Order: sequence, then structure tokens, then C-alpha cells
Amino acid sequence: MGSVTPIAQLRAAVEAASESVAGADGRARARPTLERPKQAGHGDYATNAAMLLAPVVGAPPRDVAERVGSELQSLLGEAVERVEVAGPGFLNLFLSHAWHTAALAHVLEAGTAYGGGAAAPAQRVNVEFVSANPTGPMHAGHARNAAYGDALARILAFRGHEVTREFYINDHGSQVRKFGESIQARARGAEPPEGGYQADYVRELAQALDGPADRDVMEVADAGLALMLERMRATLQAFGVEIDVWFSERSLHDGADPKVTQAFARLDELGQTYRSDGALWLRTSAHGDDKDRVLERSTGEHTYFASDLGYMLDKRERGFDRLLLVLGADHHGYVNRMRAAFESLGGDPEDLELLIMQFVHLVQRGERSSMSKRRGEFVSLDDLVGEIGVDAARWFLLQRSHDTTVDLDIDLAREQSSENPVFYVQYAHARIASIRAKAGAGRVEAALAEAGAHAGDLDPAERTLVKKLLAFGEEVAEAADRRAPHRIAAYALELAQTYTAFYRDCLVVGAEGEGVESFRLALSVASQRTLARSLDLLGVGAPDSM
RNA sequence: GCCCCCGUAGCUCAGUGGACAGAGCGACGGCCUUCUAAGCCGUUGGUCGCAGGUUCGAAUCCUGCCGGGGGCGCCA
Repeated sequence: MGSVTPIAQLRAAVEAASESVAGADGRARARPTLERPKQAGHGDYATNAAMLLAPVVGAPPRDVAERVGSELQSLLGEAVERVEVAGPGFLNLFLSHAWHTAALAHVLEAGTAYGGGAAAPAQRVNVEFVSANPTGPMHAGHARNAAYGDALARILAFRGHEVTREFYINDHGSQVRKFGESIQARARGAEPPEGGYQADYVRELAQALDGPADRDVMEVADAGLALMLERMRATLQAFGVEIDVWFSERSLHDGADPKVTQAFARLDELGQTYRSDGALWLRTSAHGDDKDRVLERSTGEHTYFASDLGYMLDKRERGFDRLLLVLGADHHGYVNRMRAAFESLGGDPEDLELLIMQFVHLVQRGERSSMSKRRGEFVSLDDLVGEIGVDAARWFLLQRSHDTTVDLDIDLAREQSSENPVFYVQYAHARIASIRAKAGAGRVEAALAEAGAHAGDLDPAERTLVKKLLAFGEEVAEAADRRAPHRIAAYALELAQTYTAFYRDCLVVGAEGEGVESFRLALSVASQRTLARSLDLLGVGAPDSM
């Protein structure tokens, strides 16, 4: 069971009541909301259906509300205690004891799958993220990109989509040679060449590699890239990120019939390219870009953009329904040309989503430091994790919307107290584990079987907690559909607060009254599972003890 | 000049048409014979940048302006 959620049932009832008052046509024209009112006196749920139907029916909103309300009352039967008309025509639903206990039973029956698996239609989604340049270490900006891309992938997968996590390796082009030259120069005790890589890690690479002073430059470059990539893989893994496909840019240029060449041929067929000044241009301006872009220089060399075309062609041929690209803030100038590139290859603009991450500022002792490489102040992803741990790093990077800049307070993130939100949420989870241990596994199992037997009046904290648990499915849907993992973080914090209020007001183990202890144990188990799932979707741990 | 993001409480930010705008931090004041005090409660605090418009209803949608950040190579 569990296919129809208690919320979905309420929605269906609102739809049916609307139809019976305004007809099928009227119902179709209104899309009523069903929301949890902020104010307690406004019931468990409220709908604006009557206000939307009023102009269709041609009657005052409150009159329509009376009619819809009485329909709702008879449709919902014993699930509802009363329906009130309020304000300009809101309908406030006050739900019964039976509805609340049945709702908890629904949550429990769904088990650990609760809240997921409902995407319609399910899509094959490619999420490309991080794609850090392998010629340098990853910094805190990449950490945000990694945390976001990974959490998004987790959420989309939980929602029921088929997800591939992909990392694009920039292992082609003149920068690779420069990288090799820089390592070699350091190995020989010299300065890197003009435009080369100056930073300390290059010196360290020169020592770690086998005899770079005397080998071929490209061999040195490749060995350097391989080592850097291996380190990135390890860093990401430690950060909780597993990449499914490591895609080499160079591979797009290799072989008898390189993908880039195939892309050129395809674009030519579609009439998207032309020759001018000896170069091959793509008509990106025909698809919203400021100007056309070069694919092949007059020298015969391919531009970086040529690789992008080959890469997109490859992704399209792999059959994804959606391509998501998680890009750093410094790449937003590429959005238009990437879109244009995708459309040039015949893609539907809706199937490519470019998600731009805004910057991260680290704040320590009230001082803000930037991630700017230019100023040489950037903190590596490894440093950040070493400083505050994976859980805090991921939480703090994920709790804000991706399109707003983040101030990451290092001191707060390290705080092992309730002032630190990630700690607070984990603590609530651990607290439930402690309660379960006190009750004993056998007692908990029995409680789950008789969760609906609560015979007394429900405490307001119990009612509130049931409704907070019910909201999880919609939160997951919103987080997935709007590419917004931060909603899960906000939800997790609210659920932890709601559980904590329940814990304060309602004794669990040893509670008096028929079925009360069982109900509260079951409610605790459902809360624990949902907290654990929320944290997992963010890639944050859910410890049983702290 | 053109383009993108942002402007909501002292600070960092939620809130993509509904009822008195929310959270965390900060500040101030309380709470340990009680399932984790690594905790809990309360108080404080806002012309939702500004001006128009659409709507029964706007932080939310539209237009203009102001302020902050970023991007605009036949580099990768």
C-alpha cells in the first residue's frame, strides 16, 4: 500500500468537492493549494479553492466556501472533525484523531522508502559536476560544486530518476603541455615558463613523479595528470562523492573517427557552421549568443569549445532525457554559448539545464576571506574538510540555495553544540536511537505493529510531528524538481526542531494510557528514519550516538 | 556598453500569488531529583532596496530606477 498518501487523499477530496460545486470545467480552471497554515487556529490544512472558484461560479467567495466546505465534510467523513470558512474565503480543515493515527501508519508502512520513488515520468538524467581542472588542486568552490552536484544526484535518484554522475576531465589542449613544462622546470630547479603553473603543488609533483627532469614533456604531463586525478578521486570519495563516469576530453579527439569530427559533420549537415578568415565558426548567434564562436582556428587547431560540441554529441547519443551541468560562478559567461551549442546539434532547449553555483566566502573570527586564486588565498577542499569535517562542510555548503553566495562560518561549523545546525539535527537522530535502546528492540517492534491504538487525546506536539513527517514527500519532490537540495537541509532542521518539541512535551518510554507509549515509539521511529533519509540525501552522516 | 546573480531582522539566509513575513546566529533573561543539559524555553528585533503597475489579495508577477557581486579572447 502507501501509493496514495494522506496528503494526496486530501487533495483529491478538495478537487472532487470543487468539481461538485463548479463542475469539471470550473475545477480544471482552478488549481487550489493545500497548505499547512502558519497559525494554529487555522486548522491542520487550509485550501484557497473557494476563492479561485468564486469567479467561475459567479458567487461571493465565502458562499462558495460554504458549499465546497460541506462537500468536503461529507467526502472526508470521519477523517475530518470540522471545516471552517475563514477570512476572505479560506477553508480550514481540522482533522481527526483517526486521520492522524492512520497517517502515521502510512508513513511506517512505506518503511525506509518513505518519501521517495514517485517521479512521473522517471527520466534518465546526467549530472555533470565538479569537473575541476586536473592541473590544479580543488578548492572550497569546488567543494560547493561537489556537494551540490552529489546531493542533487542523490535526491533525483531517490525521487525515482535514473542518474549518472559525471566528471569531465580537461586533459586536452595547450594547458596540458604547459603543465608538463612547469613540472619539468621545477624538477630541473628552474622557474616554470611564461603562463605556466607557479604554485607549490607543482614542485611537490616534480618530486613525486619518476624522473621528470629527463623524460618527454608530454609523458611528464600525463603522469602529472594521472597523479592529480587519482588524488581528486580520493578527495571526492572522502567527501562522500562517487563519480560514475570520468570522461576524458582527449578521448573526444582520439581514434579513427573522433567525436569532435563527427560533431563538425553533423553541424555541417544542419547548416550551423561556416568558414571565415580561415577558421570554422558555429552560428551560436542564431541561438541567443552575443556572437558566433570559433570551433577550429585558422591554424587547424580545435578550440576548447570544439570539445564541448563533441562532448554534447556524445552525451546525446548515450540517450539521456536531461543533461544537467553544474558550473562555477566564473563560468556563467559560457551559458549562452553552451545553450546555443546544444540547440545547434538539434537538442530541445528544455533538455539542457545549466546550474550556476555562486561563490563561497570563508569566514573565520568574523573575517571574510575569498576563494580567489589570484590573491592566492584559496583554501583547498582537503583543508576545508580537515578543518571542519565532511558532515559540517557538506551541510554548510548545501543549506543555501545554489544561486546565492555563501558565507561559510568556520568557527560555527566546528562548534559541537546546538548552535551548529548540523550538530543539532544529528543530535535529534542520536537522541531517538537512545530512546529506542531504552525501550528495547522487542518493545519497539511491538509498538510498530500497534501504532494506531492510541486511545487518548493526541497531544498537539504529536499532531504537529505527524504533519511534519507527512510533508517530507513534497519536500523531496520540490527539492528534486527545482534542483534545490537546500530545501532538504531546511526540512531536516525543522523536523529536528519539531521532534525536539515533541520530546520535551511527551514522555515516550513509560508513557501512561492505552497505546500511548506504542504510538510515541512508532512516531519516534518514523522521525528517526526520516531524519536519517534527509541527512543521507545531503551526504551527511546520521550517528546513533554522539 | 551588453549579459548573469543578489538586495527580506544587527549578521547569514529561507520563503517563485494567499490570512499577523520565518529560521539559524548574535544580544538579553530563565531552566539540570525526569528517555542525551553536546539540551530546552522565553524576550528582543523587519518601510521585504526605491517608485509605479497587474490582482479580491504581491516579498513573490510586470516595468523603470538605485546599490552590491560576477562575466564578456581564434585561452583552457
